[in-house]
Amino acid sequence: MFKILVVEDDRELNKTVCSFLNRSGYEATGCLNAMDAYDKLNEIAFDLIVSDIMMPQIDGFAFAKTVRSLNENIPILFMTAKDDITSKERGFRIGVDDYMVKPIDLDELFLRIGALLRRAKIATSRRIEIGKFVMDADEFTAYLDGKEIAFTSREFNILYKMLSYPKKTFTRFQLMDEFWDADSDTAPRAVDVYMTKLRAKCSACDDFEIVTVHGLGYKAVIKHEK
Amino acid sequence: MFKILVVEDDRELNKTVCSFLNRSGYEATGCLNAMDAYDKLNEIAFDLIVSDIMMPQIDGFAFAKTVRSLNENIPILFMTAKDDITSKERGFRIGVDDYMVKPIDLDELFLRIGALLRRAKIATSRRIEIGKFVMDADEFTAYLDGKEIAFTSREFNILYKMLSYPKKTFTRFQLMDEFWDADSDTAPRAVDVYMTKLRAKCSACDDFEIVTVHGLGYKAVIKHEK
DNA sequence: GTAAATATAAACAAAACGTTAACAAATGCG
DNA sequence: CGCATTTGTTAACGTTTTGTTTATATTTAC
Repeated sequence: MFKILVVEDDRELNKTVCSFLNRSGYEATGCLNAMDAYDKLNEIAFDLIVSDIMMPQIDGFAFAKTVRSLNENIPILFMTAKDDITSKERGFRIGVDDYMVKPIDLDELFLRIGALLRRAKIATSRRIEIGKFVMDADEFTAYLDGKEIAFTSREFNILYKMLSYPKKTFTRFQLMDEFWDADSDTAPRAVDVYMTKLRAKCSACDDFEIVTVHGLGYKAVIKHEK
Repeated sequence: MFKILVVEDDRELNKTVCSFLNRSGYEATGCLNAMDAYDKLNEIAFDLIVSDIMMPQIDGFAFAKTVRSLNENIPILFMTAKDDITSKERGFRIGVDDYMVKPIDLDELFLRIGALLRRAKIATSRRIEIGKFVMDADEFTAYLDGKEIAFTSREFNILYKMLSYPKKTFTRFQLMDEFWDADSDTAPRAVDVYMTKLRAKCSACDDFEIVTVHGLGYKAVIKHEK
């Protein structure tokens, strides 16, 4: 399910938008100001941001600029009372993707969010993001909190597969079928060694865990916040 | 330069939009109906489409749907008199990216086009500049700090491709598919020799690096200063 | 408690890669 | 056309990286 962050200081509108999005099949989280939004962004990997411009302390422009500098990919939709072109220009130059003028037509908001997610997804389809851990299949690299973790290609492929199907148990046989040559006569215990290596390389990552399913095989389990 | 196709049956508006976009640094081509647009699309590789909805014979919905089925990536912006949500919904469901209601604010159109092109990650030019290293695909030349580096055409093409998709891993197969004759039976290791040559010729360049992805292929990684 | 399964480290084996140089093919030119 | 020059290919060998096995310790299930 797509996760959307709504930043809007008007409690009434914030609630209206969030509950509308939640009813529409998204998972919306509301924040009343930019500081709270930064905290939430560190906690949860959102897929899209809807933000007001006029807010106390940190305004939407400053907020969007910071977000863009940290993540150049996440779609941002501005929602504002200002209809003037200067304001729009400033927003678009920061890297905002869309702009809606209040009063917000919720149905249109829904449609515009759909279009942005569709477009953003084309660019991020071969990527797995779990908390601070990211695997990019095009780059063939993995990052934890922005820092690269070096995997051999087989390690990468195995982990990518397991994280693509979290909680699903893979038997040694299944993994060897997929990641070893068909005619390889490698002992199935070689898989154990890979699990040890993966665990060691991911030891600094709290976001998931490779769990042994005794007598069967292994699975990746995504940990949720405490 | 970005090429934009404008499909609008109102001659006046068509001309206004095209000349505005041409003055704004784009290369706009106008069409008065969908059939002409299909022809133009076959001729020229456009980067974005601006289309009216209400047009004689084939309307914007049908046009956008056909375009989308052929190319799921090209951004489409609808420009229409209809403000009703049903019409918008229909457009967005087809895969339209943005929607503007007439009368069109040209400055806003310009901003929205910019945002869509950025989001669609369409390459800005035929020139790559990475620090002091420059490749110009039109001139077919490369410079480091103003001094020309001589590449053979295959070397140039491979490097240009790799630098166009920084960090993306290319397998030997992919590279041979693209830069060798289809029926060539050259050994894949020939690619290694090219990488050695490229590395040697770019050894004075600190701005990027050709990285081996063991067991897979190669990628160009842009180095960032601290 | 015991046997089977798993974890881990380290030694060893295999595969992939980097580089060079010799040779072949294509290109340019008088 | 024939010669010189450039560009491309292959093969060989040393080096690096990755993969496998083995031995021993630890954990799990009953």
